[in-house]
Amino acid sequence: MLDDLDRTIIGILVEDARISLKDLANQVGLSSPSTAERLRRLEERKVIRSFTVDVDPVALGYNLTAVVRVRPLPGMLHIVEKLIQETPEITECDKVTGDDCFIGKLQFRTMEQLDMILDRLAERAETNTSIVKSSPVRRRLPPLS
Amino acid sequence: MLDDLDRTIIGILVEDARISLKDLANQVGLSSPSTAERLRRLEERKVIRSFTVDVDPVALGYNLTAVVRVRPLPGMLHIVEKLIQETPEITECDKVTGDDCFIGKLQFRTMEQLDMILDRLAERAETNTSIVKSSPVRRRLPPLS
DNA sequence: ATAGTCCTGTCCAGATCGTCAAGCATGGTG
DNA sequence: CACCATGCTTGACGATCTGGACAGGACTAT
Repeated sequence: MLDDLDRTIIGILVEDARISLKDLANQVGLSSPSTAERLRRLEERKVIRSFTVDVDPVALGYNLTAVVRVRPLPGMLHIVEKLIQETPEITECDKVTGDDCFIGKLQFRTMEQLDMILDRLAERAETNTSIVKSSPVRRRLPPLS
Repeated sequence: MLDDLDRTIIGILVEDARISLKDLANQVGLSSPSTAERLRRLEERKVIRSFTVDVDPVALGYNLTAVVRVRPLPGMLHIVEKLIQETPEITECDKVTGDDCFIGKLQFRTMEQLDMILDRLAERAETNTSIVKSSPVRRRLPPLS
């Protein structure tokens, strides 16, 4: 399904998605056309979902991050899910097993803003909020093996 | 600090980091050299931390994801932090305020593997694990305004 | 065995792109 | 008013990408 060359390509692109095809080809030991073809197929197969940039939220003015656990009140699950999706400051959210139904990450600028966002949720769910103090593990890939 | 053109550039690159400089320049309404210069400075200022790819973990064989909350036993905080960093299946982890000290995301293939990883942590911390069922909000940027 | 086919690779050439230098417009400042 | 700094454009050249033609190896059916 995914051979060593594909894994090498992915490994390189995770570090630098804007590398030229030529340099990428040199590093994997193929010609550029074949590398281009592999790239095309990795995209086609949705192994690579997208090429993107990692932007520092602080540079956008979001100095604070919180992890919010959300447990909708009875009957409120779908409304709460929609509410979460429509809150743009929630930059990722998973639906999980266990007491909490959703766990999401929230980017914000001030405590007032956090308060406002949580207030909107509080009408329809119990929430539990933890402020992020640091990130011992910054987003990375699991082993490619 | 960051003007409209910069935000436009970021917005476009988040969607497609491999867009050619020329196309990017056309979309923002500048010449390629000025666009290249802005790009260079966005990187230099670390607004853009890196260009990367979004890889589907399932394509790498990681069919399952869990969110793990970790509360180290007394005196174990630093050891636990190190242990988390050295567990490659933990693909992100934040240190947070509140009862839990760490909240991390774990990619794994089988329940046996999950069990093994959690067992290692369990010697030094209480853990609380939620399996991810779906992701109502896939990683996105907060508003650029 | 061998012929056919598919897959994945290479090489080459025309088309496209990135980068550099030079020069112009704008706005702030002595 | 002159000067400088900043940020833009243009044009040219070298580098890169892309599509087509072709080669070799693995698999299959005759």
